[in-house]
Formats: sequence, structure tokens, C-alpha cells
Amino acid sequence: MKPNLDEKARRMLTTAALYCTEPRIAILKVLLEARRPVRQDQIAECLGDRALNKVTIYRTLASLVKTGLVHRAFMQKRASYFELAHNCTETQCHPHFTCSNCGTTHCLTGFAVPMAPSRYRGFVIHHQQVRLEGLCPACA
Amino acid sequence: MKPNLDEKARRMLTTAALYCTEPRIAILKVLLEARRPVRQDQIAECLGDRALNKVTIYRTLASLVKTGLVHRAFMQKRASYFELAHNCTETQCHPHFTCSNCGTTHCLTGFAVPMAPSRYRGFVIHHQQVRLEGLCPACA
DNA sequence: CGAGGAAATGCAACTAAGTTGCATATTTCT
DNA sequence: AGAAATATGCAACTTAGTTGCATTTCCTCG
Ligand SMILES: [Mn+2]
Ligand SMILES: [Mn+2]
Ligand SMILES: [Zn+2]
Ligand SMILES: [Zn+2]
Repeated sequence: MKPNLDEKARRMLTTAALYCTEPRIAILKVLLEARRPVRQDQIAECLGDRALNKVTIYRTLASLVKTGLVHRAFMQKRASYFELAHNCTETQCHPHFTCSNCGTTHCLTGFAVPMAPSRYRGFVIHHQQVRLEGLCPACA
Repeated sequence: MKPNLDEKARRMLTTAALYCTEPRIAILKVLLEARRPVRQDQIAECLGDRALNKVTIYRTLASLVKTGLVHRAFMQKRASYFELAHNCTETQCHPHFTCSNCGTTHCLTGFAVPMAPSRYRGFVIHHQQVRLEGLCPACA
């Protein structure tokens, strides 16, 4: 495995003032290695033999989201997808692209859709989230 | 009530080649009068006395979505929000804004966030959906 | 190091959005 | 009106996510 992933996860937890527990380190490592947002059950599957209770995974994700280490990237089919906060500005995460043919989701970290104006008719806009749909390179 | 709403709903159904049934007309009228996306249970509540089975509402919404009359605007708390297709282009619906203070959602039909490029590193982008979050005029 | 208190985990039971199969009712067409 | 096509209602089911509570683990401080 990656020997320094463990250390990296520990640092992230300490920085966020969270207890460094085995479950949290394991979950963070899965997120660190994932290239795309993942669901609770996908995290569980990645853990394989040293499985965790799903309640623990959900509660860990909740803690990580609260500290800002992790984002709830989007929902699909009534399930939430989570990922490490990466390539984010204060007001916009990168767009997520879902292929309408094969169903896979990709992080489009290379570009950002321009932000909406910070004010519009009395609305104060703090955050913008963009979902894209179309054909991925493999399916196009 | 609005006397011509009924007729309008009927026309929409006929145009979409769907049977003109009482439940469908009732649901369409709720959507025609709603100013924002609504959930299944909100539609049921609006119908009040002449209630409909939730399965009927879900199946009706599915038919309406398939014909393009209705959009699944977004998901929140594991529930889908539906609305009539309005102020939409081929590639983008208007942005939806949710207030982080009071929780209400508004359709921001007045402006459109610029579209992502139609191609980006092999991705063919067909559709773009924008979710905004911040403070609504009442809470700002 | 070895408590002791704070916080995290696991388990079982629960909640609630959405789905499915099937019998019955309604709509449309002739 | 009658037949075929389609829609509705009901009950039972599926499944993502939550809650309460007993037990375990982690961190801090003597
Ligand atoms: Mn991403
Ligand atoms: Mn809208
Ligand atoms: Zn694809
Ligand atoms: Zn508000």
C-alpha cells in the first residue's frame, strides 16, 4: 500500500481537531485514493475485510463534512456522494459530470463555470454547485 | 378557482399524447400554480380532500417527465422536487436557489449562468444544472 | 505509565422516499 | 355501447439514512 497515506490521514484529522481513530483513518484513506465522489456502501466495499459498521461510516462522513475536509458532492438515486474537498474555491467546487450512457461520474477539475453574481434581486449568493451531463470520453 | 387552468392542463396532456385523466389534470394544475419545485407529498397536500394515492402521483410525474412537460429540478434530503419545464433552454434550466437560513427554494429565472464549453477534454456536455445557496431576500 | 472522562463505535430497531405486482377502474377509439 | 389500451389503488417491499443505548477506544493529566 501507500505508506504515507496513513500519515497524511492522521495529519488531516489532527488539523481538524478530530480523534485519530482507526475507522476514520481507514475512511479518509479511501477518500484520498478515490478519483471521484463515493457513496457509503462504496467506502464499505473498499474496506473489504476490515469492514466498518455503516453507521460509523455515516457518522464519520458527517464529522468530516462539518470540519470542511469532505464535501457532499451531490445526490443521485437517493444516495449521497462524498469526496475530499479538492480544487474548491470559497464559493464553488469543481463541476461534476455524469455520463448519460455509462453512468460514471467524473470530477471536471480543469475548469470552473463562471460564478453567478454575488447578489441578484435581493438574493445573496454564497455558493454555487454545477452538475453536468452528457457523454464521457469513452462513450462519445 | 381558475376556470381556464383545467383547460390548459388538458391541452398540455393532449399535446403530450397522454390520457386526460382526473388525477393527471389535478397534478398538472398544482404544478401550474406552484411557484417553485414541489415534492410528491406537497402535491398530495395541495390536493387536500380529493387525495390521490402516492403511487399515482409518482407514476404521473414519471410520465410527465418522460414527455418533457415536467423536470426533476433537484434532490434534497433524499426527496425529488419537480416543476413544469419553464424558462429552460435545450441545455440549461434556470438556476435554483436554496436559502441556508430559512430553507426555502426559489427559481432564479431572471438570469442564466454561462454554459460550460460544449466539449472539454473529450467530454461532450449536453446539459448543465446549477444549484445556488445563500440568503434569500427575506433573510439577507 | 495508568487511570478517568470524553468521544467514537456497533448493534438493533426505526423512518421515510420511492418502487413493484396485481386486481380493478377509467379513458379512448371504433 | 363495447373492446382494447392504459391508468389507478392498494399492499407489500426495498433501501438510504437515522436514533437510542450499551460498549469500546482515544486522549489527557497526574
Ligand atoms: Mn469532485
Ligand atoms: Mn424552477
Ligand atoms: Zn460514459
Ligand atoms: Zn431565507
